Amino acid sequence: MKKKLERSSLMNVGRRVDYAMRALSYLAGQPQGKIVGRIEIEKKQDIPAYYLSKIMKDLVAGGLVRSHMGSKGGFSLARPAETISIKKVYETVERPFVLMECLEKRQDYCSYCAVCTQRSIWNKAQSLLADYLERVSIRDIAAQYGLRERLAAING
Amino acid sequence: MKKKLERSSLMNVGRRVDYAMRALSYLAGQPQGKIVGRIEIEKKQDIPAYYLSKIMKDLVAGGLVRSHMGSKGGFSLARPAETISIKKVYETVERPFVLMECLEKRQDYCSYCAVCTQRSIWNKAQSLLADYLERVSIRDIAAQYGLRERLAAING
DNA sequence: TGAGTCGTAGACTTAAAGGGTCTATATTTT
DNA sequence: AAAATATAGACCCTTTAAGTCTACGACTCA
Repeated sequence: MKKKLERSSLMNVGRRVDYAMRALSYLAGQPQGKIVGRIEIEKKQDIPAYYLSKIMKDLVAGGLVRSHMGSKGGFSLARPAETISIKKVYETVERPFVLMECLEKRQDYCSYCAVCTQRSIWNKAQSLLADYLERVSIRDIAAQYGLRERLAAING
Repeated sequence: MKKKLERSSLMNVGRRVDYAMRALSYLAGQPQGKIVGRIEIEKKQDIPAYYLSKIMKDLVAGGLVRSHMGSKGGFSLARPAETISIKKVYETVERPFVLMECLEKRQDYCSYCAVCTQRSIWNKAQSLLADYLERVSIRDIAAQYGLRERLAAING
C-alpha cells in the first residue's frame, strides 16, 4: 500500500553543475573554434579524472558542446557562449529545473494539487529563479585561464 | 588523498518541508490558541504516521510551534502566523538556505573561491529566492480545513 | 596502413541523504 | 492510577551523488 516516490530532492546545485560550468567557462575563454582535450580541461579546472567524461557526454548530447574524436580530438562550444544560459546548463547535466515535483507533474505527483495552498508560492519562487538563470550565460563566466592558474597568479 | 564531501545536495524542497508547511498551515487555520493533536494533523493533512513527530520536534525546537504534553496535548503556533516566513520554515526543518556550499563556507569548501567566476551568479540567485521566501508567510497558506476535507468537498 | 591518441558508452563502487517506521520514556489530564 | 499524549532516538530501505574504471570506436599522423 505504500506509494513509491521517484524523487524528492530537487534543485540540486551540486558538483555536476559546478564542473559543467567550469568546463564551459574554460571553453568559452578560448579562441573561437579551438579544440580542447578532456585532460586539459580536467587539469586546468581541477575536475576529477574521468568524471568530466560523463558530464561532457551530456553537454554534447544537449547540443551545447561539439566533440571531436580521435587523436588531437577534444571539445569546443557548439554555439556562441552568450546563447548558453545557466538554466540551460543545469537542465542539460542535471534535470528539468523545478523546485517541487508537483509544479510539473501536478496530480500525477500529488493528489491534493487542486486544493494546495503552497503551490502558488513555489511556483512564484521557481519563476524568479528560472528567469534570472535564463538571463545569465556562460559568456558571463568565461575565463581564458583555468582556476589553478588564476589561483596561483594571485598567490604570488 | 581524497577529499571527503559532507554534502552537495542543496535547496532540497522535499517532503519534510511540504509536511511542515501542511502542519503549520493547518495550525494557522485554527482558532487562536487551539491545541491540535499530532494524529489529527496527520489525518487531516495526509502526513505519514510518526513522520510528523520528527518534523514537529524541529518546529518546536525552532520556536515556531508550542507543544503541550500529556492527555489532551498537542500543538499550537508559538507566534502569529504572519511572522513565520517560508524561509524560516525551510531553515527550521531542513538546513540553512543556500544554493551552493561555497556561498557560506567560502574557502573552507572550495579553494578556488577567490578566483571563481560562478560565485556571484549563485549568490544573486540565492538572494532572489531568499528575499521572496522571506516575504511569504504561513498566514498566506493558512487553511481551516485539511487537504482531505477540501479535496472531498470539490469532488462532490 | 598501423600505432597511438582521443572521445563514447556503460558497468561498477561507495557514502550519504531522504523518507519512513517503531518503541521506550516522560509528562499531563481525568 | 489509567489513559493519552509528546519526546527521543534507534532502525530500516531505497535512491542519489560522486567518483572510478574498462572495453570500444573513431580519428590523426607518421
